Amino acid sequence: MFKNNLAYEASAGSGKTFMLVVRYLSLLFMGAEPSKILALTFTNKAAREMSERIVETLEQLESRGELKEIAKVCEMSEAELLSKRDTLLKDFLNANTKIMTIDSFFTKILRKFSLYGALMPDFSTFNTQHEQKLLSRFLKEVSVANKRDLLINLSLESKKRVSDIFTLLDEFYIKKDELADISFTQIPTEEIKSRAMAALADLEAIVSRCDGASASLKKAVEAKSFEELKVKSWVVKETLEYWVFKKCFTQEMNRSLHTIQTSLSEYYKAKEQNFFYALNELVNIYTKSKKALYIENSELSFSDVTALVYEILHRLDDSEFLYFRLDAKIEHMLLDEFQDTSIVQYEILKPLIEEITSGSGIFENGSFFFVGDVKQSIYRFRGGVSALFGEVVAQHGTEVEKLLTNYRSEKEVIEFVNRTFCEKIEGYSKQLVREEVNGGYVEVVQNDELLEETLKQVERFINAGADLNDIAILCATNGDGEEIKNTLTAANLEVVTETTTKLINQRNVRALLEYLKYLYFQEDIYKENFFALIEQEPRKIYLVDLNTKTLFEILKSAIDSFGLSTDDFHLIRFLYTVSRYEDIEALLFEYERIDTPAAASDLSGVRVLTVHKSKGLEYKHVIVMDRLKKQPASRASIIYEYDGIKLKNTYLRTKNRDGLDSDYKSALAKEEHLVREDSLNALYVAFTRAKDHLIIIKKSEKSSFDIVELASCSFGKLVVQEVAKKSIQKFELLAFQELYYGTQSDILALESEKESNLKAINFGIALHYMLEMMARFDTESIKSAKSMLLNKFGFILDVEEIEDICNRVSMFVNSVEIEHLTDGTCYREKALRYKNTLRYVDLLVEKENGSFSVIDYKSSMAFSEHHQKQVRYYVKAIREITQKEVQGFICYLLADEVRVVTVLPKENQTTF
DNA sequence: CTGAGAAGCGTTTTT
DNA sequence: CGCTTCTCAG
Repeated sequence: MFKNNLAYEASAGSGKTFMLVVRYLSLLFMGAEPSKILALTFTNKAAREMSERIVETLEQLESRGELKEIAKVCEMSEAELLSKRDTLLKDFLNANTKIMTIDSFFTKILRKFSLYGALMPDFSTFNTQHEQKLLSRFLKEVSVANKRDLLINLSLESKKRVSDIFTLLDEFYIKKDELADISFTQIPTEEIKSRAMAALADLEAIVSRCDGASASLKKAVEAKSFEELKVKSWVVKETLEYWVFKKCFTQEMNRSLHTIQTSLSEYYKAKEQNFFYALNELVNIYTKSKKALYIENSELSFSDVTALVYEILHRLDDSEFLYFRLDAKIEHMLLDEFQDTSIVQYEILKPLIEEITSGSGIFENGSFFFVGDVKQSIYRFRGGVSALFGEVVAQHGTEVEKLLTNYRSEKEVIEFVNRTFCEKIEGYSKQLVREEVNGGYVEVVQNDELLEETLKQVERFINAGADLNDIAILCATNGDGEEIKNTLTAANLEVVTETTTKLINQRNVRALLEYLKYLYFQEDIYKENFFALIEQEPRKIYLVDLNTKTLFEILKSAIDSFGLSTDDFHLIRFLYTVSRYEDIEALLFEYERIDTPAAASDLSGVRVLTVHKSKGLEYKHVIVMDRLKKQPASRASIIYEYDGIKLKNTYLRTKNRDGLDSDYKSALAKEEHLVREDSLNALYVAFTRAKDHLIIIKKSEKSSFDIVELASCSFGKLVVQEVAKKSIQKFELLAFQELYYGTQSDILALESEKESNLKAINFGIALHYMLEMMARFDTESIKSAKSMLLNKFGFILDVEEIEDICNRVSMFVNSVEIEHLTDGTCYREKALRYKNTLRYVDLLVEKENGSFSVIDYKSSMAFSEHHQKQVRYYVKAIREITQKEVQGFICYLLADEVRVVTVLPKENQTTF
């Protein structure tokens, strides 16, 4: 039976995606229009997977498990469903579907309403705003508003740098609406301080009267200022009848102590209020500067988008108008990973949900559905509040069903997870093992040489016959991921890193940036940084004329003269990245924002990723590695105290304050409980990624597994089932789909990383670049394209390689076959939007008869099977979009010939 | 053996 | 900047 208002509490591996697809398809089968179904996920990957899985399920409906389930939900016969299938599939593919991430949905709304926000609709989104510009803008606005003293005091009093205050301002900016009900008042501190100092004087007097007072005691009660007093260790003790005080102890001493404690408590409260008061005042200016800046640059961060959408929707009380602008009224809502939704995000969706759920009966007013698992909520730092799930269920009277059967893992893994977490996670329901599984293997290994042990375990899997692509190593941080990658690479193992370490954080790249800073600012500190980073003795650096040389030349010669490795992948990628910058200033003031990843997805190898990244994924063999470094202390300076999803109060984190202020103490305890819950959830996510085998590598001290009290143990047997290695190709395709932004040459730069030969990579990129730059495919265009090629790649490539490229291009334009092929309207580097992904087609030709040809250039015959798949995908996409005849070709521009291969459709091709 | 204060070390997770 | 380790007094 179909339920209008339903939520699934879906533990890991319990078939969440399956249920989402069933729900979505059931809606379609019951007559809902695809454009009126809003399905929101958290990652682009999840959104893509969902659309793809819907198509795949429809296509293979007769043999899919979903069929039975849909029949049950819709109360229709399987035959009836199958008869409707073709029409539904066609409608779905042609519809303006709304399966996307919550952030893209908000961005979409904002684009429609951009003029309300004084924005141009073509604004772009970034994860970081331009900090330098924002800072200077903010400072200017602060002084215009005559609030400089406020800022300076805030900074001085809290002993925080302006940049830290910036972070806090941003927090308040994001939570602006939640904070609306909380007021802050300024409280003077002078009187409080002098009261404390007076009590200290009493104490000093008592001590001076005591004969047996030790030097330590005298020193202990000596404080010239309140600042010195408040850092004394004894001020938080319950009584002074201890340590060196004991000798001279009287009850009178404790009376002074308590006076000091009360004053201190009041003092911290006052400081906190003053801090928040000032922050609150400044946040308005901050918001104003941000707005001015994003209007100017047409560039918004994700949080700007969310904040602005919230603001606009609340200014707008005509919901009809909203739907009008959204192209269609949303009648059905499906939310994935609901536990990660932030309060503001929910507040934006809330009116829509209310509208949908206010009616009754099937489809009268639409339907509401969400899935989530509080145990997997690990995004508190991003604004996620785990109480939201329960709260929403209560607010909208949603019926909750628990999905308890685990369809992912083997018996031993499920049972291990149940045993580990049932006592630890509140309200944990044990996952059920499905009947047909009874294998699996779990081991907890204790070894302080984490990297060595991890390598050993990877080798163990390989020796047992495991496919490299089925092994995943989960780690805590991106940095740990880099380390393990290096260890495995050094042991000649192929590694696919899915970490998000930025290129500019790589050691050698940092070094070069310091070098450039030295050249530009000529401050010795940069020189020293540079030599420290490259681990060489500091020596003289000869200055370079920054006006006559390009950035590329400067860096290239630095790499040579300081003997930095010329085949360091990061350096090459950096050189390629900097070539976009016009001059050194442009780079030095912008480089923080370069978010080129240090390493991109490779195609085959052991997967290395953070636990956070692994969410929603599964692997046959999982190794969870302890953190290499110690856990960083939680240092968020503002504690937000929630009651359910309502922000009740805010506190300023202050050392020792918990001993003096009970409200603060309970807020802090709550916060610590949530932090603990978060790390527990992270472990739950990590352990439940495993299908067959789970190996946990633990260090003996300060292990992140300590909260679940793991000891060395092993359960079950490690048995790797031999499977045909067909999975590799699927990974290749998926990996390729991820590369959807930037120019064609950027994509190639990423794609080609599987080729170990860097020369070949650069060669391929350069060849593509030249073809992109050809105005027309004739001999005349070669000349100008060549000069553009030289401009951009002259430094990387040899003279012979340049000649080789020109020769290949010349053969290409002179080929009769190509002339035929390109006869028609040519679209170069055509962006192709298909199922929420954007890719670039090298060359798309529209023939006179209205049909299309897709042409992809390649410089070598290697990986040709992969190329075929890729082009086949383009063909399929363009065919669906245009509804026209489409043919695919791969054009191999080889050294001695141009070879055109027609790409034929393949039988039983899997959709993805 | 205990506690205070100085000195030293390392510093996430992401749409 | 805040926690951990070290050092010294008692």
